[in-house]
Amino acid sequence: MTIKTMNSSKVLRNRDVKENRIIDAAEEVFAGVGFANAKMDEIADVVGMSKGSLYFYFDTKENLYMAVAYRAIQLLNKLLYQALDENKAEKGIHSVLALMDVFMNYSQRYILYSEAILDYMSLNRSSGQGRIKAKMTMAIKESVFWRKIQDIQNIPFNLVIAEIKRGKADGSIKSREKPELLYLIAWANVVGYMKLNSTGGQHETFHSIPITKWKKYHIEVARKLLESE
Amino acid sequence: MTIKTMNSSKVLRNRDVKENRIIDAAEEVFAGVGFANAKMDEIADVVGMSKGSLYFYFDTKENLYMAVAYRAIQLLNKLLYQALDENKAEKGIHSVLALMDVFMNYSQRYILYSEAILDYMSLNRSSGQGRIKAKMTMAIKESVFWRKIQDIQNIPFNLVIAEIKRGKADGSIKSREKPELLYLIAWANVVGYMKLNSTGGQHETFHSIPITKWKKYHIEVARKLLESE
Amino acid sequence: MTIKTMNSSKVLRNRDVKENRIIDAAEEVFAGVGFANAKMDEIADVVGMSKGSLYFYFDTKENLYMAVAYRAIQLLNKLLYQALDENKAEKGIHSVLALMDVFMNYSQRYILYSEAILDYMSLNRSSGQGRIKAKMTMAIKESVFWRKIQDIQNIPFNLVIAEIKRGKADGSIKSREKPELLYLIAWANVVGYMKLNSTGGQHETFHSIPITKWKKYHIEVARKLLESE
Amino acid sequence: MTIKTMNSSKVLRNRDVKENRIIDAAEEVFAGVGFANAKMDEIADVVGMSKGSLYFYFDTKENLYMAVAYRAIQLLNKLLYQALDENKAEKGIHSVLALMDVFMNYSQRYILYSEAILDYMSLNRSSGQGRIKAKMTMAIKESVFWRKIQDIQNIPFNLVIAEIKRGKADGSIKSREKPELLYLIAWANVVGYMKLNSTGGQHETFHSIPITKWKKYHIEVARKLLESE
DNA sequence: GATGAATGAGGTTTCATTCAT
DNA sequence: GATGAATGAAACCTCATTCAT
Repeated sequence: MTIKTMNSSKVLRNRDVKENRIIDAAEEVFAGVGFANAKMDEIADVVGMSKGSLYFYFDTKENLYMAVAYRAIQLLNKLLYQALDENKAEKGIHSVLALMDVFMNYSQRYILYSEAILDYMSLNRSSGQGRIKAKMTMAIKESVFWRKIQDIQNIPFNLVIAEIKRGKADGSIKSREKPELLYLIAWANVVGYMKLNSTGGQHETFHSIPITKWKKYHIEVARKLLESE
Repeated sequence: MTIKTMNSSKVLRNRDVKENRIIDAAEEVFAGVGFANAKMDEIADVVGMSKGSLYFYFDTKENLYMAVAYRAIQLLNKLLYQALDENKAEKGIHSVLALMDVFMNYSQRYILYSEAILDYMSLNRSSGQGRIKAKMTMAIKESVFWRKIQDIQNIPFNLVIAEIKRGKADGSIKSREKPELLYLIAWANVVGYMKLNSTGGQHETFHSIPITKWKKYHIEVARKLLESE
Repeated sequence: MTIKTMNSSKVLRNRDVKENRIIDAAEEVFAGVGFANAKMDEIADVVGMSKGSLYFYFDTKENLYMAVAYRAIQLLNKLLYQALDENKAEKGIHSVLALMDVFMNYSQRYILYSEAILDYMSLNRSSGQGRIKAKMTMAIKESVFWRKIQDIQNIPFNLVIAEIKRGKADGSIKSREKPELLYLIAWANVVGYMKLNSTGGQHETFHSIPITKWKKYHIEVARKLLESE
Repeated sequence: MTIKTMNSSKVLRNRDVKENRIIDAAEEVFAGVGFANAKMDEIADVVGMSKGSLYFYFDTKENLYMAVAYRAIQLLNKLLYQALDENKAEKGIHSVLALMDVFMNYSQRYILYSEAILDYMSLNRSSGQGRIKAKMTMAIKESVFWRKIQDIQNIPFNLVIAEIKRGKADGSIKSREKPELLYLIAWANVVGYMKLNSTGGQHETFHSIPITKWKKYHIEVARKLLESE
C-alpha cells in the first residue's frame, strides 16, 4: 500500500467519520420530533457544525433520512446474519422463528429505524402521484444512499425465504404454502408489531397485555402456521 | 318544540352540513398529498370557501384531521356492527373471522381512514416528548373531535373481545389464551396488512403474491390460531 | 350598476392600488441595486408590508419584475401614441422621427424601464438553454404579467411600421428598403443609445460629447436614411 | 540572465498557463449560465482544480470576470489592428467601414465577450450608487485585471477616430461632424446590434429579417452617414 | 357568518470566500 | 502551491393562523 493510497483511505475514513457523526445527530433529532418537524438547523447544532458544512455532506434533508434508513437496514441485516449463523445447525423452522424474533426485537428497540425502513419502502413502491411526493421522490432517488439501500434491501426477504425452503426440505416446515406467502404473513405480523410499538411509544402494555408476552405469542402463532399442513 | 329550538336545530344542522362538506374536501386533499403536505388553502379551494370560513369551523389543521379520524372510526364501527348483525346466529369463531374480514377490507379500501386511525392512536398514546409534538398534542386534545373519538374508540376492541368470549363459551374457539391477547395478535395482523396496503400504494401484488390471496390466508391463520388449543 | 358589482370593483381597485404601491417600491429597489441584488425583504420594507403579504400579491420576484416591465411597455406605448397623435397631420417621415425621439427620450429618462424591456425581450426569445434560465423561464411564462405583456409588446413595432408605410405612401420616405429593415436599423440605434445611457449612468457626456447633441444627431442620421433612396 | 530569473520567469509562465486554463473554464461557464448564475464550484470543476486553488489565482469572482473582459478587449483590438493593416492602402472611409464590420462580426461571434465589454464599461463609468454595487466596484477596481484593461480600453476608440480623421484628410469622408460624434453614432449602432444579437440568442432572424442582411444594411447606413456632408 | 388580506416565524438551500493542513 | 472542508450570511418562499370589515 503506497503512501498515496494510505492518505486517500485516511481521508475517506475521515469523511466517513464526519458523516457518521452527522447521522448520529440526525437520528437523535428525527427520533425526537419526527422527520417532518426536524430542522436542519438543530441537527447542525447537535453535531456542533455549521449548517453550510452539514450541506457539504448531505445535500438534502431527505438524503440524510435515507442515510438513516441505510443504517437501519444494515443493522437489521447484520442481526439477521448473526441469528442465521447461530442457528445454522438447527432445523429450518428453528431458524425462521429466530429470524422473526430478530425482527421483533429490532422493531421494539430501534423504533426510528423501523419507521425509516417503512418509509423507505413506501417511497420505493410509490410511483409518485401527488405533485410534491413526486418531486421528493425524484430528488431522493438520485441520492447516493438511495442506491446503496437498493443493493441491500432484499437481503431480509431473501434470507427468510431461503430458510423457509430449507425448513421445507428438512421436513421441519410442513405448510404447503409458497414460501413467499409465508413470508408475507410473517412480515405483516412484524410490521403490525412494529407499528404498534412505534405507536405505543414508551408504553409497556397494550390493552393490559405486556409487550413481552405479546411477542412470545406472535412467535408461537408463526410456529403453528409453519408446522401445520 | 319551540320556534327557538327549531331554529337552533336547523342552524345546527346547517353547520353540520358545512362541516361535512369541509371534511369531504379535507379527505380529498389529505388522501392526495398526505397530512403534512396538505394546505389549508387548497382545502378551502376544494370546498369553494374562503380560508377564513374554514377556520370558523375548524380552528386547526390537526383538528380537521381528527374530524377525518372520527369519521374513519365511525365508519369502521358501522361496518363491524353490520358484520356482527349478519353473524349473530353463527358460532363465535365465525363472527370473529367475519370481523377480521371487515378490518381487512376496510384497510384496503379506506387507506386514508386507516392511516388516520393509526395516527390517532399514535397521538392518543403519546405523552408528548418533543417540543412540537407536545404542543400539537396539547392543542389537539382540547378539540371537539378528539373528545368525540374518545367516546367511540374502544368499540372495535370491545366488539371483538365480546365475540371471542362468545366463541369460547360456545366452544368454537378453543384457544386458552386471554381474549385480549388474541385480539392483539389479530390486530397486529390487520395493522400490518393496513400498512403494507398503504405502503404498496396502487400495486396489486407484493413480492409476486396477489393481495387478494394474501387476505384469505391471513384469515385462515387466524382460524388456526383460534381453533387450536 | 348593482351594489354587488360596485363592491367588487372597489375591491378590485383596492387590490390594484396595493399592487401599484408594491411595484413602486420594487422599481425603487431594482433601480438602486439591480434585479439580481434586489431582496424581497427590502422591497417589503419599502412598501411597509410583511414579506408574506408581498408574496400574496406577487408570488415570484421574477413576476414582480415582469410587472415592472409591463408598466415600462405601457408607458412607452402611451408616449408613442401621444407623439403619433401630435403628428398625424404631418407627413409620415416626420411622424417616424418623432417616434424615434420618443424612444430616445424614454431610454434616457427611464433607464430601469428600458432595461426591463430589454430583459423581457431576452426572456421572450430565449428558448431556455441553461438549467436555471430554463427554470426561470418556465415560472415566468406562466405569470399573469407575462401574458399581459404579450398582448401589448408588439405595439411599438406595429406603430412604427405603419408610419413608415404611411411615409412611403405620401412620398416623404424615399428609401426602398422594407419597412421592417428600416425599423430594425432604427431599433438598433435606440437600443445602443439605451444601453449606452444605462451604462453611462448619471454622466452627461460620453467621450466629451454631450448626450443631448448626440441624440439630435442620431435623428438626423435616421432622416438621411429614410430620405435617401 | 541568472538562474534565479530563469526560474522565476518559468514560474511566471507556469502561472500564466494556469490562469489561462482557468479563464477558459470561466468563459465556458459564464457563457452557459451567465455571470450571476455561474458558480465558482463549477468553474473549478471544469478546470479540474480545487476551489481553493482557484482562489489562489483569482481572489474574486468579479476579478475572474474582468480577466474575461480583458481577453475580450485584447481580441477585439487584435482584430481591429488586422483590419487596419489590410486596409491601410485604402481610403479612410473604407478603413472605417472595415472596422465597423469587425465590430459587428465580433459582436455576433463572441457574445460573451461583447457582454463582458459592456459590463466593464458599465462598471467603469458607475460611481457606485447602491450599497452592493458600490462594494463590488471597490473590490474590482483594485484588481490586477482591472488595471490591465485600463491600459487598452481606449484602443478601439482611438483607432476609429484616427481613421475617421484620415478619411477626412483624404477626402473620402465628407461629413463635417466631429470624429467623436461619428464614432458615437457608429458605436451605438454596434452596441444595439450586439445587444440584439445577444438577446436574440440562437435565432437567425428578427421580425423576419435575416441577421446577415441586417448587418450589410447597417454598414451602408454608416457609409451614407460618412459620405454625405 | 363570511371573506380577503395580512402576518411572521421559520424552512431549506446556496455560495462566495476563508482556513487548516 | 494545492486541497477539501468549513463557514455564515443571506435568499427566496411557505403556510398555519389571525384580523378587520
